[in-house]
Amino acid sequence: MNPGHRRGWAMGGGGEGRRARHSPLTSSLLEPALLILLKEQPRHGYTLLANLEAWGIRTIHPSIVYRTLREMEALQWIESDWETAQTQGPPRRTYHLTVQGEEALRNWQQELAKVRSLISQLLELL
Amino acid sequence: MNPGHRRGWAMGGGGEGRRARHSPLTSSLLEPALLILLKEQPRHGYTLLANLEAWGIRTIHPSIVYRTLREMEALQWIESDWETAQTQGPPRRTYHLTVQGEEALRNWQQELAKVRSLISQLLELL
DNA sequence: ATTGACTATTGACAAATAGAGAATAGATAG
DNA sequence: CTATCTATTCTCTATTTGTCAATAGTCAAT
Repeated sequence: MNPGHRRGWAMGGGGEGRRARHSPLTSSLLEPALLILLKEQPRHGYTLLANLEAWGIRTIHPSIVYRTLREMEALQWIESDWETAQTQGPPRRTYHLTVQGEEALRNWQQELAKVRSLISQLLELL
Repeated sequence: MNPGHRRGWAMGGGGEGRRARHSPLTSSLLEPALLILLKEQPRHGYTLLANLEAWGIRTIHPSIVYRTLREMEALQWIESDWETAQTQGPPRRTYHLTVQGEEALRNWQQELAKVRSLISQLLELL
């Protein structure tokens, strides 16, 4: 009855006590958003989390961000080292973009541009 | 090694003999795209398939489109009747938007606008 | 009548992805 | 010494996606 995830987001007149959810589109932007942030400078997961929030992406669960980072590392788009310096907490993993990550980002860039123009087309029809 | 689906789309320097794939973003646009087409006028799946192709969304498998339509019908965003008139093939199911579908579409409209501006922000950082 | 091409939709299965929550753990302020 | 903030990982389950095959009507040519 109450679809948990992507399909049927944009529900109408639904329950009152439901937490804010993000649309499928938002989660699709996570990967390029992280790459872009890491292109600017190396960062660690906790910071990236805050950066995403600052962009209004506050609905994505931390574990999903961390997982996505590990997956992108498996793809060799990013690499990480444990930060040796004193932190304000446990040791943290600093990610930075690789050459392959830069290429992936270029592909993402093209895709983002395409999608943006498709969205514009769609919105014009309304 | 070769991720089959969403994660790791935007692979760099990969295999030659690989079919074109769409990014996760593209599939996220399927739902609103269908709603928009159906708002304009009732259509059946096969036509919608062609409409999507005309928009450059040529990588989405027909069965996914049909499935999405059935799912949106389950959500009561759209309704369908079997077309009685003679067709150039087997009977076809004509979908039309419901009142709830119109509301879902309004929500989608806002989301599309938000996402478009987020994409613009992202692209500016590159 | 049979074949092939195009129209049209559905079903089932495997694989991938997402969501939530708990677990772990260091640092710091009170 | 404990509560809170920082920081990351793991596991379980639910949902979504991708793919392929199956079904089936129409039409044209043979």
